[in-house]
Amino acid sequence: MDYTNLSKQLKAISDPNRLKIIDLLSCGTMCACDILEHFEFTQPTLSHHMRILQDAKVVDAEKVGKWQHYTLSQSFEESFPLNIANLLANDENCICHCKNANKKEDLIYEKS
Amino acid sequence: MDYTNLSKQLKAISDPNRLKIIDLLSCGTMCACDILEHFEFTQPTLSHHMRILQDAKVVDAEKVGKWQHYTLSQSFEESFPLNIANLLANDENCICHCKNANKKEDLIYEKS
DNA sequence: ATTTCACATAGACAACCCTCTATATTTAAA
DNA sequence: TTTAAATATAGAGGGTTGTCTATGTGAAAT
Repeated sequence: MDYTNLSKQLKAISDPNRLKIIDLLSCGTMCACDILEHFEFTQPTLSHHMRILQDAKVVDAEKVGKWQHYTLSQSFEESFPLNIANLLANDENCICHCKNANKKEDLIYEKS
Repeated sequence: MDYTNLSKQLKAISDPNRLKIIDLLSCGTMCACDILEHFEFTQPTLSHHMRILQDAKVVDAEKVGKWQHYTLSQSFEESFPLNIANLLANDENCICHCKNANKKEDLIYEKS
C-alpha cells in the first residue's frame, strides 16, 4: 500500500469546501463560475481549490472557450473507494500479516 | 451530507503515518508499544497521532494495565466507506440534484 | 481596437500541523 | 518503597493550509 500517494489524495479532499465541490461534480461536468455560485468565498480561492484537486488527480479540467470545465477523474472515482476498502480490509495486503496483532499476554495464543 | 464531519475524519487519516497505523489496526487490536515498533518517530509523536485518531472517532482506546489497546472503531469501519461511496454517487443525495450540471450552451438540454 | 468576462497567479497573513526534547503520570515489578 | 516500564502532556520550531486583495492573461463581444 502506497501511504504517501493515498495521503495526498486524502489531503486534497479533506476540506469541507472541496468535499462540496466533489459532491457537485458527482452529478457531472461543471464550469468554475457555476461551482462558485454555491460558495461564499472569492474566485481566487476557488481557483486555488481546483488546482489542489487537479494536482491530486481528483479532478480533470478542460478549457472550452472562456470556460474551464471540471470533471471528476475516472481513475479517482474508480480507484479511490477501492484503496479505502483495501486499507480497512484484514487481508493478505495487510502490512502486519496479523503477526503483531492480538499478541499481548492477556490474549490467547495459537498453538505453534 | 455533513461535509464538516467527513472532513474531520479525512483530515485525521490523511497523514501517511496515520494511514499506516490504520492499516496495522485493520488486523486487530494493538498496543502503543507494538505500533511504535513500525515507525522511526518518537513515542510522544505516536501519542499525538493516536489522540488525533481518537478525537476523530477513527480509533477506540482501552487501557489494560500499563498498556493502551487501540482498535479501529466499528462506526468508522462501517460508515466511512459508505460516506465515500455516497459522496461519489450521482443519486438523490447529490447536492445539486443535477440541476446545475451540464447546463452550458455547448451541451444538449433534455426536453422540458 | 477596446472592453468585458472567466479564470489564474502573486504575495501576505493567521491558523494549524508534525515533530522534537523535556518532563509528568500511572501501573507493575523488585 | 523504590525502580522501571508504558504512555501522556507541555512547549517550541519550522512547515503547510485556507483565505484574502491586487493584478495578470486569454478569449469573446462590441
